[in-house]
Amino acid sequence: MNEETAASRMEALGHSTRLSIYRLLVKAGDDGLIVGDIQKALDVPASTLSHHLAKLARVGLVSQGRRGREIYCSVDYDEMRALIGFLTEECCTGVCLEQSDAQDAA
Amino acid sequence: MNEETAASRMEALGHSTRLSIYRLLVKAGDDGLIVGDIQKALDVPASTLSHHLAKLARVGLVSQGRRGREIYCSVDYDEMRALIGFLTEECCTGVCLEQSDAQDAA
DNA sequence: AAGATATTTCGATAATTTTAGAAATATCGT
DNA sequence: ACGATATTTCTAAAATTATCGAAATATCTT
Repeated sequence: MNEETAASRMEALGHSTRLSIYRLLVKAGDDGLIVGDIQKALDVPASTLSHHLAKLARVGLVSQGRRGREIYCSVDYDEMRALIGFLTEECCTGVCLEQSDAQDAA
Repeated sequence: MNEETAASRMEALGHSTRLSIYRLLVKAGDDGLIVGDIQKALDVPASTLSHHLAKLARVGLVSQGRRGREIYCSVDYDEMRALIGFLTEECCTGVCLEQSDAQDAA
């Protein structure tokens, strides 16, 4: 994971609608959800939703696959794990894993 | 950590210049760096840099404190830890901590 | 107080992102 | 083939973000 990839993924998640979509897909589990279900759940116009999903897919956080007329969307956990790994190890050099003073005091 | 806060932090880190600033501050350690040093290291115009730092500070990822004419900037690890905790537990419900099939196979 | 240094705020422009209706594409059922 | 359903792409507008020089503010030194 390089800095550019990490930035693009955080940019994708750094939008409230897209973060909501992502969390909804996590809750949906491995089967994921079809675009129409996401639309009903979040009440976003179809074309707007399509753009947001495309962005999440483009950066690798979400996978899409057609089954008939419907397109199933699901979270790619490996890619999120890679992002969290970057933040924890490469970006923070592991320091953010250490217990904070605040936690110690509590 | 709520969804809105998490989104704002990822939005802040989802920009290559700001992510570079953040990583530079991590490398600098607890003392942090003054704005001028960041400017020299990354070669960004002063006013542009100021805006980026303000954004990182506004979302809580970076702390700033004046010492004389200089302003020291440093990473707030607790806040990054909180963000990573949100992504790991609340957003991914812990699933992204599990070993992936890809890892198992390797 | 005056001049030097560090940083921010102002102000304006350029660039990008977000939004969403309408049209197009893909697939299904009949 | 036709009509219905699912989703995307086109197109355009609105909104936001990014950029950065110049002016303003804050602090230091003398």
